[in-house]
Amino acid sequence: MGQGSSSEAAYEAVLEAIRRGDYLPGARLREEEVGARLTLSRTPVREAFRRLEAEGIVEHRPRSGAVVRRLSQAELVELYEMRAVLERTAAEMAAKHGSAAEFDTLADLNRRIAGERDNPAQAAAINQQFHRGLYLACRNRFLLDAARGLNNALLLLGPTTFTDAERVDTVVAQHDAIIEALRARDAAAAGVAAETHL
Amino acid sequence: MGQGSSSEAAYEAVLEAIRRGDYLPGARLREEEVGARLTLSRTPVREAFRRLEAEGIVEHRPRSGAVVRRLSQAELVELYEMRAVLERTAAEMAAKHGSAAEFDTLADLNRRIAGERDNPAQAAAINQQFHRGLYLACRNRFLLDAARGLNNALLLLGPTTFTDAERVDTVVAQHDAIIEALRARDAAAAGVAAETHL
DNA sequence: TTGTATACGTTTGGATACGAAATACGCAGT
DNA sequence: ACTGCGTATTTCGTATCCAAACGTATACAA
Repeated sequence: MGQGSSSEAAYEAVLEAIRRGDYLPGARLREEEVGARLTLSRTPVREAFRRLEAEGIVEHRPRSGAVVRRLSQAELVELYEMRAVLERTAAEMAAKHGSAAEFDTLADLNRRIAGERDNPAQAAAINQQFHRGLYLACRNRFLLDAARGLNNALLLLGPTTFTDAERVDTVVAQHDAIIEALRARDAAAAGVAAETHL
Repeated sequence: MGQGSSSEAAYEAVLEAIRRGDYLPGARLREEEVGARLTLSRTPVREAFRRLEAEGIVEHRPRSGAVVRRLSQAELVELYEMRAVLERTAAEMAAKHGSAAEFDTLADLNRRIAGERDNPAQAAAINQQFHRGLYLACRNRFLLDAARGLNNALLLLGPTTFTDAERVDTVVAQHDAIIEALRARDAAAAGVAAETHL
């Protein structure tokens, strides 16, 4: 496995389990059960739960334990609203601080998304990388962290994939618009393009 | 003390200690020592450390323990940049979703800041409340969380207070500008006012 | 039948003890 | 002053233990 600590391993494992849909929102996470699955004692599992709690993935109910957070309709709206803001900001900052090489990498990723036009799951995976690349290019660790947290919260809504090939096309076109603005170092245009991309 | 769990108490206590300058950046946090200070065992202390780690306040070095994070010059710039973005966003959203009562509360707080003109420490404390009120008025839990995290990171730079009475005056004036824009429901103006306020 | 109270089992919260591994520190020698 | 070694300290994780609290099921009363 990884070379990290056990508690980190537990954190990753639980997150992955949630991502897989193994634990749905509202599901209870019992310390012993999770520990048994990973051949770990309760201690590192509890630490993992605390971290998940800090990131808002899990809710800690006083004497009842940890349950996968369930997002209300209002929170969902707020989540998307916040995500749009961060995406816009990332694009603006990337236009200022990003390197040409990074823009090339983004363009490359976008071509690969277009190539996986008929494979929605794979296209979605590369799409994640594209957005991650955008956040990396903006050169702001705090924005990166905030975006990572939001994305984790977003996976509470279930696996995200593209509905159809046509949807992929529009996304690729929007990505191209962003890249174009980045290369022109036009922060405002990049921000708008990223925000309309939603 | 509070009615929360011990690990939460440990979290608050360590945060408060850092705020007081008891632990400076680079300082080592030993589990036993902190536990002894709070009459707690290592278990809840470790959980508190994990949470502090998740929020970026503390760095976890593999077999060495937790040390208070030291911000590089570059990170400091990024931190302020991000803070400005969140502040602007909060003002924009507050202009849309905030209630008149909340704006009144902000105005009240601002008057109290002006009243503590000759007491920089107290003025700074109320100033914190003002900004927190702004984040609350924007009705976005995720923005609120992100701002809370940034503020915690900000306290790594030592106690924040006002340099002199004159500085208080300009801050109060800028707050007034924000409040005016909020009451006019002018999101753009509120955003700009909040950003210039820095 | 419905509602309330009580008793029980399960799970978390936390303390403590223990072993292993790795780091930090001090001390010697050059 | 620098290098190398040995010891001490500290963390990481396990295992066990106890108390408190929550949920559930059962028993009782209206």
